[in-house]
Order: sequence, then structure tokens, then C-alpha cells
Amino acid sequence: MSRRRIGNPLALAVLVTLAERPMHPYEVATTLRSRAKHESIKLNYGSLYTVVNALLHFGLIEPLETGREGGRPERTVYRITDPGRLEMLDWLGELISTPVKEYTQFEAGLSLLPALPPSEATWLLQERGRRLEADIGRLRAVHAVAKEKHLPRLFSVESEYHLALLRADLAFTTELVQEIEGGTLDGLEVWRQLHAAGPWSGAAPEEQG
Amino acid sequence: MSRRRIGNPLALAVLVTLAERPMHPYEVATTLRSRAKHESIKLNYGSLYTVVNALLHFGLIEPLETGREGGRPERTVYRITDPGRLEMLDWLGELISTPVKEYTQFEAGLSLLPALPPSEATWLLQERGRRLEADIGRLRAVHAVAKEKHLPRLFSVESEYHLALLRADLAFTTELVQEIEGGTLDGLEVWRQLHAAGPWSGAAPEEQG
DNA sequence: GGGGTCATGTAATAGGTTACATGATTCT
DNA sequence: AGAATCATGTAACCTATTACATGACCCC
Repeated sequence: MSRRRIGNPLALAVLVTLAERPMHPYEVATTLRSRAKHESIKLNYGSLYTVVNALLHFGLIEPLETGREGGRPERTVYRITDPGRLEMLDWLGELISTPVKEYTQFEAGLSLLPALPPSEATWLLQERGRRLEADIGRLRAVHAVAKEKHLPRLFSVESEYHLALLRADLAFTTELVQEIEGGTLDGLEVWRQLHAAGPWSGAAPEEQG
Repeated sequence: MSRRRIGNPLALAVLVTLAERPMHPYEVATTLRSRAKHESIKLNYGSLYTVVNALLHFGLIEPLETGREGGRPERTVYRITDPGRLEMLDWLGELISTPVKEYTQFEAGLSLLPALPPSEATWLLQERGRRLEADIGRLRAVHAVAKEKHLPRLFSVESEYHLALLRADLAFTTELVQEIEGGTLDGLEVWRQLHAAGPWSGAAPEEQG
């Protein structure tokens, strides 16, 4: 996100789509939408023309032809350039080959967990478990439909990856709840005491650095 | 991130730290740093005073006392307010209880995978596998040290969660490589043909929407 | 004739990061 | 003597999202 001239993931999606064949921006958007790319990539179609202009500015795409039909606004068909193709390969390659720390909401929450009383934490974690189960159920249903339609798995690997992560998340959550409830979590006593003497009482917990 | 008046995770970290005891901003930062919270929460200490001002503005914290020692800049000790405590509980509760779609880099990459030739994809995935193994190794080493120091596991749940995700990621990646190399991935033929007839040839792949 | 979609674009705003600025104190 | 740390703050900047604006075409 730092040294790459354009960081918006929509730009990569546009590049990939134009690598397939030249299109005008709106068609790129409908293509991406029809393939439900917004479910696996954080896309904001409102930024479409901004992004297209940026790609144009850096020479990653170029206008192929521009015409109008009837009284509709003039539309420009763009194609990907050689530098654009390079950028796409490099960018996509990086996404695939290089794991980066992602800072998930839950990880942040867990690292602040001691600030909640154990009983409330337990309840919240159980709630999370239920929601994860529901999410998993929905995703599996989607996969079942995809299978019925004989869509090759190649085109839903991202969804299977997501499912794998959800399962790992659920397993972790369930186990954590059990450890708290079963009293086997190391540190549980400290945690209880922290909240026993009044609301998050003045006593400072031990330093961990 | 939308309806919450302050969305910056640093603000939550500040609230939690001040819930423990009143401090001046700089001390909050050193506390967070010493506990290595930046490893599990995306914190930008450069935004510290901006965030503190925002918290103050919305009445989530308030100045307790303000003094100066020697010729140093005057420093203000803040404490959390009742609304601040509420906000903290609500926010933290949401992070724990409610799974949200996170849009990881890898998932984005996977959803665009067909744009890469299978051979290159395989190589990139293998590279990812190696890096994940290294990451996992490092994390396990950290955990071993923590165990030696007898730090209660309660204070490293976030790290164990992260480890669980890394493992799931690695398992998925390894399996995907095997399916491509073993030729058992459904859609592999389409994929090969897509790239056989020239560079990401003009042939449009089937619609999937 | 009215609502939705086709199709493009821009201006304002929001949100956060970076860089800069200051100056004393403490460590080496 | 010089570097690092203590301690605070602000202004500029960047990036992206939101909202607005326009107008023709198509279906019911």
C-alpha cells in the first residue's frame, strides 16, 4: 500500500478485467459485479472513474476507442497496456505469495480481553460462536448451489479459503470458551481478581513487556 | 467504522488503558508499546494526540490534573469518563461477539487467481507456504519464550488466535498446491486453456454470476 | 409516464498519516 | 558533547468515499 502508485484494490480488479478484453468502465463494473468479486475483494464501485483516471494517468491502461450510441454519454473503451500487465502480475503475485499481517477485529478484541469481566467475555465469545456457525452454514449452502450448477472449483477457491478460516476461527472460539468455563485457562485467577475488587479496579496488572 | 463517532482502534486502546488508571497520553503510548499491543492492533502512535483530542471532544475522557515538572512541556493526566467506559464496553463487546468480513489480501488474490498461468500460480503458492512456515516458526518461538517466563496464557490469546489462523492458512495453501500439481482441481483444464492460446488470450471465460 | 438502468463525471468531505516544530532531560 | 528519550502539539497532505449532477434509453 506504500510504494505502489495505486493501492486501491479496485484498480487491480480493473486491470485483471481489462487483461481479459478491452471494455468501457461501466462494463468492467458490471462484469465484476456479476462475478461477485465484491464478496472477496473490498471494492467500492463509486470510486470507479477516479480509479480508471488514475490507471490512465500512470499509463497502465489506455483508451482504445471512444464512441457514442444515440444520445447516451460518450463512452471510452480502455485496454490494458504492457506496463499495466506487468503491474497486474507483480501485484497479484504479491497478494498470493506474501502473507501480510492483517489486523483483524477479533485479534484486536482478544488482545484487550482482560479489560472485560470473565463472565461477560464468555457470553460474548459464545455469541461469536453462534454467529460463526451461522456464517459457515450460509457459506456451505452457497457452495452446495455452486456444485449443483457444476461451476468449477477453480472459480471459488477464495470462498473455500474463507470457509477454512471461519472454521479455524470457530474452533478457536469454542475452545477458548471451554477453557474459561472449565477453569483451565492459565491466568484465569488473575483475571477474576482484576475485576473482583470493583470495576476494573485501580490495581495495575503486571507488566508484560 | 461507520456510526461509531471514533473509529480509530488507537482510541479503543487508549480507553482500555485509561480504564486501568489515569495517565498522560505519552504514558498511555509507552504502556501500549511495552505490552506490544501494536502487534495485534493496528496502532499508529503518531496519531496519539489527535485521537486523545477526539476522545476529549466527545466526552469519553476528561482531564484529571495538569502539571509540569521542571522545564518539560506541561502534561495533562486524563481519566476515562462513564460514557467512555460504556463506549469501551460496547466497542470491545462488538469486536469479540461479532465476526465481520475482513477482506484479506490473499482472499482477493485467490479470487483473481485465474488471471495467472497455473504454473506461476503454483510457484507463488509454494512461496507463500514457505513464508507461512517461517511465520509460524517465529510465532511458536515467541510462545516458547512466553512460557518460560511463566506469562499467563490469558495475556497471549490474541497471539494464539493468530497462530491458529496461520496454520489454517498453511493447510489450505498446501492442499491447493497439491490439487493443482496432482491435477485434481476441478477447472484446471479450463484454466490451462485460458492461458494456452497466447497471453490471457481474447477468449472470454464463462460468466459465473 | 414513471422507475430502473445505462453511463459518465466532479466536488466536497472524511479519515487518517506524515512531517514538522519545540525544548528539556537523561544517558553514554 | 551528542544521542536518545520525554512530552506535546499542529499543519499539510493523501487517499478514498459520498454525494451530487446529468441525461438518454428501456420496460411495464
